[in-house]
Amino acid sequence: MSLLTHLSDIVGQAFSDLGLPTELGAVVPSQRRELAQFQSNGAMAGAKLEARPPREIAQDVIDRIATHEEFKTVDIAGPGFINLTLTDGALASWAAATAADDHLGFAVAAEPSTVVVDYAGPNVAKAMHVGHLRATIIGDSLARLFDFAGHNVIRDPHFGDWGFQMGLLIAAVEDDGVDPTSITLDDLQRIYPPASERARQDDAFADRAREATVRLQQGDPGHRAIWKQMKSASEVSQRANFAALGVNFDLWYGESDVHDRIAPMIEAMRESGVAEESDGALVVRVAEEDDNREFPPLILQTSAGGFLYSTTDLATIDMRNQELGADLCLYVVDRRQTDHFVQVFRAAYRSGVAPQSMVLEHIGFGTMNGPDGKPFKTREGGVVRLADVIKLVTDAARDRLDEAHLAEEYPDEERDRIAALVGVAALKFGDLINNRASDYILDLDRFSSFEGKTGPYLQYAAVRIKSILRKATVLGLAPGDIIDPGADSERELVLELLNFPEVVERAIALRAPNHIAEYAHTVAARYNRFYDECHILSEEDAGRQGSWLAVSSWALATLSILLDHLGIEIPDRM
RNA sequence: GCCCUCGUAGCUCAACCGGAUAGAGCGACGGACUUCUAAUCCGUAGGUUGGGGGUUCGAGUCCUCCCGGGGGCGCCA
Repeated sequence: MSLLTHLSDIVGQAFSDLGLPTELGAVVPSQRRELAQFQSNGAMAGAKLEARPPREIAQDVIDRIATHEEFKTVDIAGPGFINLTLTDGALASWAAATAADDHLGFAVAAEPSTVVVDYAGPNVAKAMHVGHLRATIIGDSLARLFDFAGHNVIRDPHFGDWGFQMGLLIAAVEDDGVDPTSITLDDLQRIYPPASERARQDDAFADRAREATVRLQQGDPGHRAIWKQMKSASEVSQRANFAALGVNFDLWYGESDVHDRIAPMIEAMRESGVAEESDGALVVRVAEEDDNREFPPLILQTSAGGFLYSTTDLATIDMRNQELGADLCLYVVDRRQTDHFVQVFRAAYRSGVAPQSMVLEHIGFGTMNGPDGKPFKTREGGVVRLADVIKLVTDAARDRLDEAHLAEEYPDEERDRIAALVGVAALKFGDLINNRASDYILDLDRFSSFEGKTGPYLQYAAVRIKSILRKATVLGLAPGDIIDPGADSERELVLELLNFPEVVERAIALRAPNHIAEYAHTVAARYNRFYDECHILSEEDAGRQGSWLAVSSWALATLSILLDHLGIEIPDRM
């Protein structure tokens, strides 16, 4: 059990005894640390329910809990805040219990759900660029969090390989004259943007692309051969990017993998009357009565006979339900596609493709903009390749190692590995620290600066702890029992570490990795202050030294889990 | 035009679904390395949370209007 749950139970019981809702007793870390360690705000809400003065209710609650031996002080403040401070002894025993738990106080799900995380969404037509960074690492982080919480997580990149863009590429490749059997990603990169632009202006070309899409989807051998070559050329590059980021998937499905489900699905939808003809296309109406605006129907099949990503998305839901038994699907996709997912989810429930019990959720995120506040572009107007950004941060990390003369005894190969870990940490943290839903400005300088609130700052704190624990072992010292905190910085560290369960819970509930990132930074900062104030290895009191080693080890365990949730690895030295 | 979203310190961003005196980092200024890694630590300055009105004991957070940015709106993804 977590400390905050325990405290909430105590205060909640008091509220309940007074005839008020137990939930009013929720205890949270104090916002005024100089006044108390914890607070409960339920008395004010209770006052509303009972038409009694809040301070009076707070006093009644306090009368019932004040004698509890774990509390050092319990008092009223302001309009009716209940402020709580624990004895150092209580803190020490909660610290010991939490540190010994392999989930550090977090309660793992009693009944695991099957959770599909759909993220990254690499596209055959394009190399991954900085814009794909968010989808990839936010999704990866959420997958890691749900996994930690005890769920059965299935990660699927949902490769974009079946829509109109494929027909567009095939048509453009024919025009370009490049040999389709040896086509490379660079060819695709060169061909796609102008083709996409041309389709907008040249109706005849657009029709040809639509035709190619249909032929591909209907199994034309020539088209399938070109498609296969394009797809594998593209996948080589995507896999390299994922490897560099340390991101792995459980499945490697694309839109095309559900093609065989489309025909029967559409047939069933026709029969049930959910699907209907409109302007020559087959659509599903998704408007609902209390909409405050018009929702266009979802298009199942175009008038030319082709299938769009709406169609494959629906068929994918069918697959995730039938084959994977998914209880929850998280779609980590750009916020601009909100309307699309509203359409798809409504159509899925309306048609019965998704049972009502299956939860479909769009985890939208904001756009990554350049310093001018507009979508990020290079000076030449092109996109920045993800691989280039990774190289940039890795090189910067390597430079930093050299100029600071760090890890000099390590072989060059090992130093390169450290640089890669540090660079990627800077990149991931720099992104995940931002609120998922808001747009943000991509600042390459921030990604390649390793001071302050950055990924490397967190790694550095962890590395310091590792170093101390290593040296302690050499000196024959070992972590001992955690005793009463001997210094303010230590008490603050312990209090912070005890917040772990609720932070993880919140991050999962809000699907918000930035809460993990923020908390990890706070923990690292608390440790660094403790490190500065309390010199562990030279401490003469053996009991205190053993306790400090134990707290350090707990802090390392906490940081390790948090960084793992962010997809950041900790080197042994940096 | 309709709908969504954002506007917080010089800059980049937080703020645990309504709680106390709005927090970090960068940048600026001033300190701390013969001691466990200075990619660190300590301190100072910096705010009418775009603006007005409202609900509430209490509003950055909820409602409303205005201003400004971004996004979406039938066969692209």
